[in-house]
Amino acid sequence: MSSAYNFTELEPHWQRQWEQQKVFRAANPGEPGSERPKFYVLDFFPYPSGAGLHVGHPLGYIASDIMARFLRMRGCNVLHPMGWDAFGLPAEQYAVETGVHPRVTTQKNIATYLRQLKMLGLAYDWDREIATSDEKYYHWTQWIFLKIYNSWYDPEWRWTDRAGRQVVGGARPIEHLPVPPDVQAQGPSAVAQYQAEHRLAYLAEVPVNWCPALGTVLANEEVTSEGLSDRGNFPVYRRPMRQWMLRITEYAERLLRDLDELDWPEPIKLMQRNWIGRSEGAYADFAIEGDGPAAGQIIRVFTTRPDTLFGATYMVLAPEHRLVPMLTTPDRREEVFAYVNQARQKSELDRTADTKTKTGVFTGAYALNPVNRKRVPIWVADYVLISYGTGSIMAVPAHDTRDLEFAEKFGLEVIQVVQPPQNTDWRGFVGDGVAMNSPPDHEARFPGQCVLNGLATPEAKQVMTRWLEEQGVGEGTVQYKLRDWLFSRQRYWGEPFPILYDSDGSIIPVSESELPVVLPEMEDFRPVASDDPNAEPQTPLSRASDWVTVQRDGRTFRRETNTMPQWAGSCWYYLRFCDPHNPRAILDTAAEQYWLGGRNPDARPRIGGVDLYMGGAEHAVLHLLYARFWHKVLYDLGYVSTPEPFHKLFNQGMIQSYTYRDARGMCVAHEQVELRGEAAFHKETGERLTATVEKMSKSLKNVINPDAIVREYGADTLRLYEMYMGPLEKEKPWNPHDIVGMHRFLQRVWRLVVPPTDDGQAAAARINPKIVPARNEPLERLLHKTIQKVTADIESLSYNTAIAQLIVWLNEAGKAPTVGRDQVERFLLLLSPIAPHICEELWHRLGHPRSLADEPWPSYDPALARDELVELAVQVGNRVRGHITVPADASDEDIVGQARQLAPVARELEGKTIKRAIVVRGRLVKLLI
RNA sequence: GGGUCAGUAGCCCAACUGGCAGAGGCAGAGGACUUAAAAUCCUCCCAGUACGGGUUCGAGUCCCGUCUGACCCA
Repeated sequence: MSSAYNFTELEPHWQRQWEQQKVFRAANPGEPGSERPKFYVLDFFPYPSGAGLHVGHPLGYIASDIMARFLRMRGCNVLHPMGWDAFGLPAEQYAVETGVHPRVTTQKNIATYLRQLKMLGLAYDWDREIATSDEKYYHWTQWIFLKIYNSWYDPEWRWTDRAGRQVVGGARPIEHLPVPPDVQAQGPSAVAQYQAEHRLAYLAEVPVNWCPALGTVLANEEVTSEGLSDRGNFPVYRRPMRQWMLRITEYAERLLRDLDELDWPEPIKLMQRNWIGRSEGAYADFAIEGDGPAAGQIIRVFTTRPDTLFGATYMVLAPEHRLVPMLTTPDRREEVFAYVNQARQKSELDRTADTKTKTGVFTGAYALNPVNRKRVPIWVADYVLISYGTGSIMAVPAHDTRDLEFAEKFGLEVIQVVQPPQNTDWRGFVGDGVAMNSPPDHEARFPGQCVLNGLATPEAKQVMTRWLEEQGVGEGTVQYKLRDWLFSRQRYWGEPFPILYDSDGSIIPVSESELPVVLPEMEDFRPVASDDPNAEPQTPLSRASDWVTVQRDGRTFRRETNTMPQWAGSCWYYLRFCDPHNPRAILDTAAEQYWLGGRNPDARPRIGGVDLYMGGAEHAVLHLLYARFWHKVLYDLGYVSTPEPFHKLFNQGMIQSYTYRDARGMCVAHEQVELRGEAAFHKETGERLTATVEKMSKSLKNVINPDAIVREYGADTLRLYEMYMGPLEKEKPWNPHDIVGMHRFLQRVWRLVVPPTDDGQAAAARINPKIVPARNEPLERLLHKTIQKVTADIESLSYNTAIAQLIVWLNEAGKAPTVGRDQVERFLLLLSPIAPHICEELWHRLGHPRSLADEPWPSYDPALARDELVELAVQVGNRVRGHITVPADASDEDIVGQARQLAPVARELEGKTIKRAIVVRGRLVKLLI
């Protein structure tokens, strides 16, 4: 041991100590330690990519680690695990390009991540490490799929949940599905068919992005806006494929409502609400007119504005609408079919994002508006999506932006039916107003016709909805934007479905006892490329012929050859962490109730499970929504005891980085940049560079590698700096210059305890002679104040201000002639969650054999934390005229009395009376004359 | 286009339910130590809070509008 702050030796040393002694092991129920209050701190687990971690990734891990260590010292049994979201696309693509098996790539990447995370001294219970690609893990992912498959959603079921709330609707075993007698009478296959239609997992024909040249189906984000593949620029076609879907839409209302109970950032809740997209409105039925084959058929539309029905001057069907071929008149057929074919090729994003250029064709057919029995033309246009509502709309161009653009382009009629507030143009007015022209005064009316004129919009909606229901031409309803979850991927590196198909195509679920269905080893899982756009998509697994074919009782079955999406494994990993190695069950019930149960301080059952879930906002919608959905299914079926998986969510901000560009706009790597004052120059060419703050990415050549930072400054400095940069939830730039400040702080902490060597011998045994048994009184007051502030700041995740306060105390301690030994020790305890290695080392040097991770958190005396004397500003009017120092508990009268005796104040008051005196405790006293 | 959040010294950031704009770090200047440099320590310097209105005894903080930026939705 030397007298220098040698973080390179000391940090790995303490990391080994923690690991060997299992300091951060979490105790499950029944084990010693489980009698303490529990706290579950979870990070969004990472996908281990080939690039390794950059300094932005560990921001959240460090933050949650500080919380875990802090709560441990406050007496909690803390569960703080880490694992790997190990299935997924990049490893598979890398495999296709290089021939290295994804398992190999993934293992290598995990090893890198593991090394980097351990290097940061994160207090994980590594005994609980899991990987979603491990068959012992995906055994239970498949098990959950079977549970979902074997359930249906009973919308009528009324029950009381464990939080004591009345719930309507829930998942129940499929055997409990009531089958109508007429279906039963048709025999077992009809019953099976009926059940299949109600299962929470079902097969459906759904359009996918099929790229024949790559021989694969692409995710939406892999397709460019021009309809080409992101990789290789090959054409991508929309074509239907039979795929597994999960009926998340049944849970829309509960997913929406339970958001209110969660301690999540409001913006995230709002994003989920928008994603679920609840809208109240009505269906209205338009009858098709004329003598064509579709005559008399009904087109049902959904509208959120039934009050504007009198303004509906045309209708639009989505190109895929089933009635399009039937109602198109012969003279329009050619044009309409051409349009429909063209629209099919476009993705939904293209169709809705490009608002400027509306396209569409007239079908030649007309329908009757039920409220005024007028003929309205029926058009086909791709701005109407088949997947939303009924795939058809009534167009009210006067009061809908998109309808108005369309009507103006094609010269369709625009009728005002809402009177906006004063000074607002009615054309395109979409807000609330007063109904008019509904119907127009001059128009003939028919008996029983609805009249809305003069009604305010909310009332008009109600009146119209009631009228539609009375007339049998519509009804009030609620729509959600949320779609069922497309759960199939045409990929190799994912969880196989536990599903077999009989030769007649009927679905046979694999029984639970036969799980897991292990992903077969394949030498070649490359997709089959083709020039033919009509080539049949082929999944990699379909070529694992030994695996695909299953013989049972002399019969032959085929396995499902799609795999599950990457979301599947991450949907429930927080559950497995509670009981990660259980071979018999997804997790032990006692462990589930212990770690996810919990109560609010007022003893009410708490709705959620994980006490703190830390991660980036980029997964705010899908991952969190899917996980909540699965959790609710498991809850309804009785496998978990809380209705929500994540009680408190915290989104850490992104760390950005300086990006340097030369005159041509090319990015220049940091190693090539020389900084002279404010300006940046190219090291080799000497060219002046521009600097911007952007997100860290390889392509911008601005990635900061944590290995280099740890090598130069140590993990404690990195942890400290990342927490000190600014508020945890905000984005902020990595500034290479700023980190030295934190390193200097740790150097000073070190020197407070360890004296510089002067004789070169026995230095290790000595501590700084200024550390004495007796407390330093002024430092004691400041220490109590520091304990108070640091405790409160850590609780609220305001680590930046906690660190600032620690610096204040250290600066004072550095100047003081002596410091009490127990004062230094308490300071080290306060610093230890943030900079654990150096604190362990100094704690040890101060003579403590055991880790400080198990020491109790220091307490403070509020009386000592408060100043005895306070300085107040004295204002006369709005001007500060002086300052007075008074006891903290001085009365208002005393304060005013003392204030008016100040010479400059007395001068101001000469011959005037004080009209009013305002005393703000601890701040100021103000005299108004 | 709609929604959400943000804008405070040269830079990163503090400022509790409105109460003297500054806790801390970086950079800069001066000094101490040193043969010198690095490291370290001490001292100092710097804005009236993006802009324009309003409420108030008092606005960085509340309200309205504008600008800029980020994110989400279309």
